[in-house]
Amino acid sequence: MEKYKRMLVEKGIKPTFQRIKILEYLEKHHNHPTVDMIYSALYKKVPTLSKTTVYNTLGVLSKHGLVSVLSTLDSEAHYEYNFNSHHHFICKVCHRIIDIDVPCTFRQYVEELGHKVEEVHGNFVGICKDCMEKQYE
Amino acid sequence: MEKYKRMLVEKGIKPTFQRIKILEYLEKHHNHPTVDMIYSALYKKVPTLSKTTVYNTLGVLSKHGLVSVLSTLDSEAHYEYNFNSHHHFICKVCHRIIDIDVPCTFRQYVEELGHKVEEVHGNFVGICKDCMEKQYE
DNA sequence: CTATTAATTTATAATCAATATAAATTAAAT
DNA sequence: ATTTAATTTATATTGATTATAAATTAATAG
Repeated sequence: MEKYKRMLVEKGIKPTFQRIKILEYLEKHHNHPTVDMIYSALYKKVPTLSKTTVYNTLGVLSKHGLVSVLSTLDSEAHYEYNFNSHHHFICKVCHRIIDIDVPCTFRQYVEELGHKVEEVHGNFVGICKDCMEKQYE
Repeated sequence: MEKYKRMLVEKGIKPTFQRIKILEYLEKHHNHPTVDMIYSALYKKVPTLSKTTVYNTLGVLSKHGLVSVLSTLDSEAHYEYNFNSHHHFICKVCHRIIDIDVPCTFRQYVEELGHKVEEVHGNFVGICKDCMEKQYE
C-alpha cells in the first residue's frame, strides 16, 4: 500500500484507496487487463468500487505515465503498468497478449524526420505458440 | 474500375459496384480513412450507399488481405490499402496518421519464439513535424 | 478536533461506433 | 426468363465509454 501511495503522491495524484488498489493491481498483474477485468478483480476487496472510477483512475494514471493503454484491435481497451518499454504479441485464437521484450530500433529515425515520439506501440498479431501446438494435438 | 474488379474476382469476391468503389477509394487515398470518411466521400457518387455496406465491405476486404485495419487508440477504426508493409506515426495534436517506411526487424525473432506472425503493427505516437513547428510560430 | 472547501467517487443517463436482423434488391446460373 | 443465392439497405440493438449530478471523502484552516 505504502509503495503505491508514494508513487501517486510523487506524481501529484491524490492517493485515494481506489487509486492505490488499481495501481497495485496493475503493477502485480501483467495480464494486460480491461476495465472490466480490473473491476471484477477488485470488486471483492473494494465492494463500493464503481466502474466509472476504474475508467477515471486509468485516465489519471495514464495521463501521468504510470500506465499505458495498448493499441489492440479489441473492442475493449487493455492497460498495463509501465515497467519498461516492450512490444506485444496478440493471439487471434486465445486472445492473450504476450509481452515481447525487444527494444524499438526506429525511434531515433522517426525523431530525425522531425516528429516528437512520445510512445511506441509494437504489435505482432497471429497465433501464439501454445495455440499452434494445440492445432496438431 | 476494371482493375479493381479484377482484384476482387482474383480473390473470389463478387465484384459489386459498391465494393469496387470502396476498394478504388482505398487504393487512391492514403489518408487512413474511417468508415465515416469513406462513406462521406463515396456518397456523392453512390447515393444509395449505406454505411452498413461500408462496414461489410471493409470486413470482406480485410479478411482477404486487400486492406488492413490500423491499431490506433482512436474510437473509430482506420483502414488502409495493403500496398506494402510499413509503420505509422500518429499525431496527438492534428490526429493525422503518417506512413513511416521502415521494415520490421523483429518478425523473425518472434517467429523463433514459436508464435506465428501474420501481421505487424508499428505505431509511433507523439507530435508530428508540422505541429511541432506550429508551436514555435 | 471540527467546519469548510475542493476533489473524488458513485449511480445514472446518454453517446456513438459497431453489429445483428430482416426485408428489398441485385447478380449468377440454369 | 426464372429461380436461387448473395448482397445491399434500413432499422433496431448492443456495448464500451463518456457526461452529468448527487453523495462521499480527503485536505486545510481555524
